[in-house]
Amino acid sequence: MPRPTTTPVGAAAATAVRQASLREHNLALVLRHIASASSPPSRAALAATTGLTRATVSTLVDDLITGRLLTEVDPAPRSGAGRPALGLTLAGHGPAGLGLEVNVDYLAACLVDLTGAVRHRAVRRTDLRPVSPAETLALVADLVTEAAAAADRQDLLLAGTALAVPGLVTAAGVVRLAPNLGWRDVDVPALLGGHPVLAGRGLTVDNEANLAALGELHASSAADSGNFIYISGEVGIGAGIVLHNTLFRGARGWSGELGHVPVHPQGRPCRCGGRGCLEQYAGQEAILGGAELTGAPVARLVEAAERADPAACQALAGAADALGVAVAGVINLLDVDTVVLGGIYAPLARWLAPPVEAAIRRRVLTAAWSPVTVRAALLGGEAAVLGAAGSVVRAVLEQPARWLARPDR
Amino acid sequence: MPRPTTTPVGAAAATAVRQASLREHNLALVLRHIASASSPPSRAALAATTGLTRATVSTLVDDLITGRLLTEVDPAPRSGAGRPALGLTLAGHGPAGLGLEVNVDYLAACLVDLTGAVRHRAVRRTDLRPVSPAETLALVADLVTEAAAAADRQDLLLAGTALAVPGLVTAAGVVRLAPNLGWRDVDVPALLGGHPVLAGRGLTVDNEANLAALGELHASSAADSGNFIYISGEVGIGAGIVLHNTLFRGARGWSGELGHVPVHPQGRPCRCGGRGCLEQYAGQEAILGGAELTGAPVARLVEAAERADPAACQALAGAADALGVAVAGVINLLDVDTVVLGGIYAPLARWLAPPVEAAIRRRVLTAAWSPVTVRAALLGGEAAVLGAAGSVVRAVLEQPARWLARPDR
DNA sequence: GCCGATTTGTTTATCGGTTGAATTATTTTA
DNA sequence: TAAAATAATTCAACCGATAAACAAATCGGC
Repeated sequence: MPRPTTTPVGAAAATAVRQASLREHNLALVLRHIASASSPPSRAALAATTGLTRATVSTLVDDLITGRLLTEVDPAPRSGAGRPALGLTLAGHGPAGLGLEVNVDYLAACLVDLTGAVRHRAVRRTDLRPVSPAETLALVADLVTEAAAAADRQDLLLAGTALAVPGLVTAAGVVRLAPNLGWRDVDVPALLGGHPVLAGRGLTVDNEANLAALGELHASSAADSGNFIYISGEVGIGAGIVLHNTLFRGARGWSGELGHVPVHPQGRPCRCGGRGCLEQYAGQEAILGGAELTGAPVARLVEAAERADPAACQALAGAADALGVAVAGVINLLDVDTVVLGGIYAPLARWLAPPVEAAIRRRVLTAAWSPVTVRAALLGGEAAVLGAAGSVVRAVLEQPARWLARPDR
Repeated sequence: MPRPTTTPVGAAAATAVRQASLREHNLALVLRHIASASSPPSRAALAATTGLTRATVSTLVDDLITGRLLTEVDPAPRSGAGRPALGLTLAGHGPAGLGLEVNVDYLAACLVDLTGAVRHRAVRRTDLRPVSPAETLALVADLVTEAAAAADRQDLLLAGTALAVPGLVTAAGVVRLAPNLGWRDVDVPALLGGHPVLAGRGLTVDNEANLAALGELHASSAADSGNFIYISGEVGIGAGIVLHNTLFRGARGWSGELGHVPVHPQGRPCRCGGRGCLEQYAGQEAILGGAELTGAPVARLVEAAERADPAACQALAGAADALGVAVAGVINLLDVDTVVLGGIYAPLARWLAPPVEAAIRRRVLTAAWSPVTVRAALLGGEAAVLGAAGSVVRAVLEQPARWLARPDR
């Protein structure tokens, strides 16, 4: 009983398919199976699960091994007769992704290899609000050179770079608006793309919540259903929406502005020009202010909540209430099964998750037969950098042919 | 500067690709180009636009013609030298889609051919609330036999059937809940799938707003960007979300419950158990009640609004206000560029659209540089049936190979 | 009215990638 | 030590797309 299909037919996109595309697809298919397998599969096992012939799998695997995407590992201890199988795993000494993050009070970088292992990390804590975009990106460039050296030492090839920014980013990598950094129309590729390590190797710029959601997707992986909304609570509130294991970017790339969803239509005015935006009730400043901890670090709020401080509890209850309203709207609309609380919400999840869950049960029509879980993010403050690096790795895994064709490999 | 790709990698889906899939893809490619062309293209023109060879296009087109999906038309009056080209268009005498609709006070059916022309329509007006699901579907079965006869007379082949229902529908076609019809857990395929005309030929059941959105997508086609939210105002309020020319169904298939998005969190209790749901402020009953026209047809409200009746105007303003809040939330989240007002909102769009647009400008962060249009639906009350039939046609156009392989062709 | 230029559509040899069967390789079991 | 079992590779065959040559149908110039 198939549903009407949902592939676009209108704006005739898509291109012709030649036999080469066939190979591209099957390379990706094999790699995907290896990446998501619980233990290193053999060529024969891959043939069985993918539906390809053993012969075909062999040639595909050969290409992937010479491209340094796979390595053969010793046969797993087996039972029964027959020639032992060689296991195949993602190569630890192949391409790696460089993740970068610019945030209000720190810069971060990390290197992640194909297996998902973090091979290098670096953080610089500074208040970047008074620093100009160009100067900030010069500091980032230092992190890049450092990371490139680390990659070299560890026999890793830099496959690409992704930068997380707390703001709205165009598809071309221009930061349209990052209110808390004070950035407006900053052309990151122009300022950073000239770096010798980055040049020609692909630099992606994306919203911090989007990349953090990708990080969370990577981390949770097989367990979850791959449908969740990652809510990044910081000074502002962003959201990364993941549907069917895929980051959803919205029609024009500006999805997930959860902070400005109205929750009290006639309520407090917001700096965006609207009234009663979520940010005014559940943003970092609103919560800390309500808890009489304006300007304090979030850890202080956690302490206060732990000793059941009335102001803190009330502030958290208010935030949870507002969050519940916004999240209920989201779920009525998008029907995700999990809400991940990230950023400052992660350490506060103990107090936020239960009331938000209750609000969902109360306000979501379908909640009765398709329950929704609210939980803290698995990754802490590193979610965005890790997600950034992971997005590069993921791109290689999804389009191995593109990697194999690269001259600088 | 490519964004991180967004194809799923987690749950290893996708299957092996053999040369046959190649052909399937290219058949669809050619057909898509013909469907979206402004005038009947020649084989040579198709080769140029698709990137395939003229030879390949020829063989593909041959298959499509013998499958009754295409017909050759006389050469368009040309200029210049050379052998005149034969134009190719979608066949008017090939497969056709049957659309059905069950609603609170009527049943409807229609036949749409590949070109999008409506070849048959039928409507039965009755109050179906007191009628049992089985009896209702028996009435629908009559419409089906009638439509099948019409298809026969006009040399059309029934490719499939889609039924629109104002409620929540599972992927298997079971109506979980249709509050205004009084349906709960009605297994439509079991009750209707046995019909001789339908058996084995594919019966799809879907939410009315979803199919209406598809209808609207079909109707607007090339002009629009293919990103909109279709809001179906009836007793309840549903929404069909179209992103990149694709109907978005949500993680589990229950997206678009706009009627229960909270707009006044502490407001009126709703029958869903929540408080302040949009439906309580912009649903048909709320508006008519506010206009002191409880139970009257919507046309009366339009009249009242036209003579600037104060109660009517106030009711409409209140509804627009609530709609604006909900829609602003949607756009902050999904970033669509168009809002289509359907159902009872279509005739009321004159009064609703401007305030909703104003609310968006005020409340949506990105509205400044990516404007949003609010407009009335192009199709009237027939949107859902037409969309249902269109969804069948679309399925054939998207997967011609599947149609060509059908034994009953 | 004929001939070359031009464009369309088909034919034919070739190529690339997958398949299936046969072959080789390496282990366990009898 | 032989037989059975499983893994991986080799090779002819197949299928769909390609490129180039060829046939068909029109226009323009003389």
